[in-house]
Amino acid sequence: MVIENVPRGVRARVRAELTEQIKQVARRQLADTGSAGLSLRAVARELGMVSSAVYRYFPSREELLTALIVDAYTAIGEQAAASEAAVRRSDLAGRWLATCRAARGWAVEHPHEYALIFGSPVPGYQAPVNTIDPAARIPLLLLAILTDAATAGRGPSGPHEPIPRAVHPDLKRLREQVAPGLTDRYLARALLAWSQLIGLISFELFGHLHNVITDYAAHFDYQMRAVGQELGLA
Amino acid sequence: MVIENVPRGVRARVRAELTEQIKQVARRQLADTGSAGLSLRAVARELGMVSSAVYRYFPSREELLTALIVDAYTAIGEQAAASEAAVRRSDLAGRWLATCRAARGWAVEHPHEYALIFGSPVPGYQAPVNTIDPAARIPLLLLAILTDAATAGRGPSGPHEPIPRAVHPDLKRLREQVAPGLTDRYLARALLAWSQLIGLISFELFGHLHNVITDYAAHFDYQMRAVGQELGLA
DNA sequence: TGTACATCAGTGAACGCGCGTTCACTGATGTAC
DNA sequence: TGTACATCAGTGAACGCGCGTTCACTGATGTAC
Repeated sequence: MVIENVPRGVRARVRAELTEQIKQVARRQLADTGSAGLSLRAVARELGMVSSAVYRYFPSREELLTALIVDAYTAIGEQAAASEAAVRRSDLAGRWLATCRAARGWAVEHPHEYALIFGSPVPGYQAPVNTIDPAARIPLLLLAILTDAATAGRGPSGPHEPIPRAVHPDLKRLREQVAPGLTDRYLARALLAWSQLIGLISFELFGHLHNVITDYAAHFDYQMRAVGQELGLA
Repeated sequence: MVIENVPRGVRARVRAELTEQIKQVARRQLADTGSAGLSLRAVARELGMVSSAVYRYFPSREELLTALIVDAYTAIGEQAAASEAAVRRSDLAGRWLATCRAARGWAVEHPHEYALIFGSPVPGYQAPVNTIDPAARIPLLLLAILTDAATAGRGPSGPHEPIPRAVHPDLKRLREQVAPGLTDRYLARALLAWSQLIGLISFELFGHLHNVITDYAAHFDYQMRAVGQELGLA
């Protein structure tokens, strides 16, 4: 069995370290320039390398960007998963809130990496398939919570809007792929909750609550608690 | 009385036209490059001007960006306001849905301008004050609908989460400034609805519903209808 | 254990490109008398 | 109505800069016998 992340020789270890350093510097530079302005030359300069040397580690600017995107999805997903895992399984509302808080916490600490994955798409950049799995982490977490809720006899609260026929196949496919225990209505509500979570974080980080909300954390908590109630978790 | 938008001389009229053309070309180029890549030289080239000539119309790249941002906020706001105005006043849910559909419609037709205002902030760009008013258009529309709803004895549905003390002053200020007739709870619900609307549009346009939803319009309609119900409009 | 060879990291120069902004200028359009 | 002057739009060259990527190369590290 080959363990990819524990390289054998000295060369391989140094290589892994430098690869990590390049990404680290690149992440820092995202703050100054945004993803569109991320520059291999600037990264190399900061590391004291010649620009062409970076090509030993990443074959192109785009591949470096992809690595940063995958890392960002993984980091926010791991943080959310770890926080959620620390909550008592039967405390459904607590698990949802922990997930939300962890996601927001990571976003506030890494606003430029957050913007990289949840902001405007980079023009001309096509997300490769290997971003899909890390990107699905938080939604899957939410679906797991709702599945437990459904098992406990809970479900979305409030009145019922009929689900349009056109949306049915999508929800069916979704259920078959990732959440066999959920009704259409609950699945749709999950999608909305997921977009609410990211939507509210984006509103905060992208400045749309400027001069409106001052205590962002308290406001976020309140709103996500309310969403939790509407999800039938409380 | 001086009417600013109806210039007197030939020179002034030509000037206004060219200013408009520059913005139009710039808008088109946003699609290829994104806001960070918007280039005065490229715009000038496409118009058959020399690059320095553009400086007669916009003193810097940043001012051109600002103009595009203001225009985008204005356009999406106008479209939403026009659609909302066409609905019978007493049809509260219809007014909300018309607002949502118009916003999404504009966004789908102008995805890059939408990204300019609701995507990641442009690094190093500081939004000037004159973007505030146009940006407030849709939220004010929503508040007007909710004020009518409150007058008609309606209010947010579902259970009640206590509002944290830290959020109180913000809601109070908001009420005093823009919505004297709304309770804290209704105001907070309005903020969430506003972020839900933009959050869901962003999810669609930024690719987060890729491979999940196929009929975006139907799904959006359903979700915004549900939000309307939770707002107590149905 | 020692040696020959292959692999690899990093160098430095180069290619070809685009950018924002400034400036002195020409020539056309508007204005005041 | 005609003329002198001021205003303004657009030109073309220049400054100084940064970018991604390629390529032939040197020298160090690893590997096989």
